[in-house]
Amino acid sequence: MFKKEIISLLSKEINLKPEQIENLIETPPNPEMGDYAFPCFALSKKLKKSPDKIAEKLFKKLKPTKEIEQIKPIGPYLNFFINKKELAKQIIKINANFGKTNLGKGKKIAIDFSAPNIGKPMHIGHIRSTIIGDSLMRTYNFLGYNPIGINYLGDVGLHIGKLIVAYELWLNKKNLKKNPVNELLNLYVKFNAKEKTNPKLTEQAKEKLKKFELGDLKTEKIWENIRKVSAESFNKIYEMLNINFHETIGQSQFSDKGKQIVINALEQKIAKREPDQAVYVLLDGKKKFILRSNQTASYITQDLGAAVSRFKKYKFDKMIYVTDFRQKQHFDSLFSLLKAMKYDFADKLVHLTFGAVKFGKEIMATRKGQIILLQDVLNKTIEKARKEIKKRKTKGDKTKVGIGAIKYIILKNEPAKDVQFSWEQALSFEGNTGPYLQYSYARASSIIKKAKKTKAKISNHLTKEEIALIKKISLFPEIVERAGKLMNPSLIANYSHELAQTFNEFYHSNKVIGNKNQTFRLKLVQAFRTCLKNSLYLLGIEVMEEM
RNA sequence: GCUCCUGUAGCUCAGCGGAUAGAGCACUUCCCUCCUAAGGAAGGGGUCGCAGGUUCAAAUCCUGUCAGGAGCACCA
Repeated sequence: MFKKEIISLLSKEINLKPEQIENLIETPPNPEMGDYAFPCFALSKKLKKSPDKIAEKLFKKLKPTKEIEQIKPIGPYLNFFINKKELAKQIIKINANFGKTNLGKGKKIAIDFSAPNIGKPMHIGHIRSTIIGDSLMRTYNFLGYNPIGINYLGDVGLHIGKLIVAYELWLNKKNLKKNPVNELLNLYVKFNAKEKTNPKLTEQAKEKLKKFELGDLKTEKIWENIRKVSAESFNKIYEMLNINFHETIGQSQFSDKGKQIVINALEQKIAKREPDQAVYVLLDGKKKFILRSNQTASYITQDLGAAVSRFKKYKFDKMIYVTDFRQKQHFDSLFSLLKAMKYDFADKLVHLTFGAVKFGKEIMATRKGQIILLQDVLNKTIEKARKEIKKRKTKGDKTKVGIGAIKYIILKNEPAKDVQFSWEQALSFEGNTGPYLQYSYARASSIIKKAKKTKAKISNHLTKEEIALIKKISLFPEIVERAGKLMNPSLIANYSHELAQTFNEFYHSNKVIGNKNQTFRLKLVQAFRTCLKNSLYLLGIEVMEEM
């Protein structure tokens, strides 16, 4: 929070732009060396002096201020010591708005996330898009943007054709009633197995798809049933996860719009027809098909339609597609196609990719039915939480704890990296986990609850744990901004862990209640709670007063 | 074959141009007459895949190379 002061001090003496100075400023490895450091290497060439001497010279020129109480050259670095009491004064004043900005005022960001396929259950691999997307929604909202969450259901496509064929052939009505999601999964797995020895089945699935697109009533009825059953199971999970969308709409709604775009492209000679009537656009010398020879829309046809419709509807400043890294080429093509078709908004589209969820060496896949159902994961972690709460005889909320554990596992990794899923990890509530963070919050709440209120006064001697906590809290706004800019919730997750750790170190060696600095320490604990609560809010993890 | 992503402690991950590379798990000790031990303290454990290059400075940037994963459909 006092970085700006240092930049303005330095910019008076150094011939560098404020942004350049900001980039150079760093944190010393050890707090005893200072709170901020300015390395002088970059200047030494220009000034033809050793960096040590430059640091020395700057030291003589700069005068401490109210916020920066001491400046000290250490070798080639010029180190700054902030006035901790001043910072403490500011930190204990923070409220629920801490970290919020109006950076994105008036800007709309559409976020396409979750997007499960109907007819398939959600598994632990699906959940990444859902949880990352939700966290981005929260983060952009915090930063003053107007985020629009879109759940683009995969309600059409060859997998649906396959499922409808299987439904007609092998459906067990009793099982469908008992556990619809499971029965649909069985049908799908069975189809994929049989398909290998019977290629006719694949043809049948394609036929079905065409019938469906042409509006065949019998097919539509089955589809509607699949859609309904799936929507119910998705909503159950979204409810548990406390995730909301502004719009939930199926891909199938954009087939017509997509085809219209294809026709326009043909008219403008951007697209061409094959002799068999399939339509393609040449991208980097390669044919990219945008309509099938049987004139049905494919995934990309619908995506074209959806993108154009969305821009018309929302006039977004940016749209982020949150999907698996395996779809990278698809989105690159989609963006290139839109550009080739002269849609200016193509520049506003971004694809945020994320890695796979692995269980051992396996990547989760629905095809073979080798999956870990999300519902099972949630149930098991919640059950574990229930046991832990019972053991401790506290008033913790098992759902909040269980869900928090799962969300944290998913968010703590950088999106680009794979997530290694194991039951051991999912059911562990110690160390770098969601429940650890919630526990820290509950401890802080407990202290507040037990203390009697008095007025705050900052003592003359801040302990090193107090200082560490104050400084850590002060970093929060920068972290949120960076997470938004880089579309990376893991920055917030890792920060939350560091924050909780710093707090735990603090309360172990700094008694709050009954201490002569109780008034100040209570305020500090309160500030910590506010900061952690906001930080966890951005991850979609709920806190409890007790657990 | 071409393209993309990932290689950091036994495992899971931070760090992504600066001063001795950090957490968590696991392992060895210690701390509940003390605000919830889902906690804290201490310890062992690393040629940052490998080789060059750029730089005053490289885990971090560039090139090459090896390993793992993925994509290269009128599937989504």
